[in-house]
Amino acid sequence: MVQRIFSSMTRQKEELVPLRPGKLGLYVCGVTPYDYSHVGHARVYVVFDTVVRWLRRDHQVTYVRNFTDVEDKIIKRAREQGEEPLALAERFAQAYLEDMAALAVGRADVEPRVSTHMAEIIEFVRALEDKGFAYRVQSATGVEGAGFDVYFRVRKMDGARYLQLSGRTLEDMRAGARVAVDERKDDPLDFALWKSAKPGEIAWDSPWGRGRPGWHIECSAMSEKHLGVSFDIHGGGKDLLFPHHTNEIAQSECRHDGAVMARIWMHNGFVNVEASDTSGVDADLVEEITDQQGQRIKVVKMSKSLGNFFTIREVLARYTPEALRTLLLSTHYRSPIAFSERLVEEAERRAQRLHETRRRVRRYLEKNAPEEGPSLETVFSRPGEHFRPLHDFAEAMEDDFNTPKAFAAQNELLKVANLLVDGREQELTGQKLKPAQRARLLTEWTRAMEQLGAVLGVGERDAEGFLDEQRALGLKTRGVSADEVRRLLDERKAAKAAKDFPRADAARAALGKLGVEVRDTPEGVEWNIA
RNA sequence: GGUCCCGUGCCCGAGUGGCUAGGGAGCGGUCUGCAAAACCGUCUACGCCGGUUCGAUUCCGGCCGGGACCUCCA
Repeated sequence: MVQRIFSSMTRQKEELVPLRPGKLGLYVCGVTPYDYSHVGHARVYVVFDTVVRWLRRDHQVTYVRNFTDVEDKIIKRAREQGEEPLALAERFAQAYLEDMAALAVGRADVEPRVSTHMAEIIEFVRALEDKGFAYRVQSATGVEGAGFDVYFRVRKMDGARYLQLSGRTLEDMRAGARVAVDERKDDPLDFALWKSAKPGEIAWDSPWGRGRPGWHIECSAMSEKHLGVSFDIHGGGKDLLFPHHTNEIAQSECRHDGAVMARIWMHNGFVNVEASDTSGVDADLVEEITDQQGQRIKVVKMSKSLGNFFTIREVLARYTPEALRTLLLSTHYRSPIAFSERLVEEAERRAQRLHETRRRVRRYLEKNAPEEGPSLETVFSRPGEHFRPLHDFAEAMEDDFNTPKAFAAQNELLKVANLLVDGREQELTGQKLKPAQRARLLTEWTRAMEQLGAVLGVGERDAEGFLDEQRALGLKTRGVSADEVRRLLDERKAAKAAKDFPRADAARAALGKLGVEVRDTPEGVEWNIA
């Protein structure tokens, strides 16, 4: 197989050739834990979780995902809350891990923190200083004996290489400069490697006095420590292209005389959080704001109650994790996604279909034992149309992780499973099968679905549990009591038993008003949130 | 202002120089005490104007519209 990945560095799809055969080193920029994570964060880590799940099929992957637990925003927030910065960072790091676990995002192999890598960071800065890529300036804190700030000297590096990742030129940068220049820097493009501490700020001793690392240096130091000077893939959100990743490259490659830091740079697109649905809303009511994370969002005035949610936990209070994960993977990772209530609800319906089909299959297999027979591919292939969803799925993933296409393969599987369970495969194949043959096919189907689920992270858990959770969330969101639903279901059951169909229909109508849809099945009465 | 990206059917969303993914919603059908689910069918699209080509939604140019980055940001 040939794995192709779009690299932001070359702006084209590159063949993945591991530095060490069979092994892959992957570094993804983690969060700065100063608040709860939002759906934008969810996208990054769901995307790279899926990437890692896929790559692990053929490679021994070392996945590194850091926590930036020493950072200006943390210090500021900690001061506001009267909390120790590291304690606050740890608190939100744990919250992040909880959110990720809910979304079936696995732990990274290494989750390094800035606070525990200070020696490596200081050594890194010193090495750059030794090579003339860094210079110190007197601290601007105005405190006597405050030490130095250390900056990276961008001009000493090849300008084209410096900006290669960003796709810009030095002229573009200077022409577009919108930031007041710090007079102490040699060049406006120079960036901080080490920042002197103000009194009372969290700080570490260093050759430049008490201070803390600049924003970019930690990833250079930590990726090197855990993956080596050069590694295979470096990922993160598109917003990190410049300056963060640009500066990481500058630091790492200048320290190591031009050795390539990461061979492939992956960047995922944004999530644009919208109000529930601004279509049909008077344009004057739509307003663009910037939230506390700097996220630009459109909100509809006066409709906050309709659901202007941003954090992962707010979303998961109303929708299933699989719906969110489905939504986030339904668009190719490099394209932007609009996030709205309407779209999560659509994803919820898709997740529901997936699990209901899985449940039907499981029940069928409980009642029917398989016997030898033809495979899914032979039964469902038609002239000019090969039915080989696993092959299609692999092809999609190999082509720059095309998850929308992967879902298409999954949908093909759902369709044939439902045909088989209904005993209607003849409609598609012109061939009638015995139950035992169907059971054989559905056994094969189950294994195929497990393979897809293990990569996409949807359809892994037991279907019954998912559907229970989905119903519970639906009731909660609508403010409907489970007891009331239970009472009406009992009422309808009694009426049906008495063949009092008008009364049964009245109960159905009452349930319908609550948003509950009732379904009679051979297994008994089931219900869903419409 | 500079750089870059995008514009697909009611909606979301893949993709391709000719063979027209997939999903959600709507409608019709099969099934069902009623209904739902499921399956089948249907709505058959590629912003506009030129150019290249036997042929363009797909390549090139222009225009219109939307977005991102240049500053903290996943």
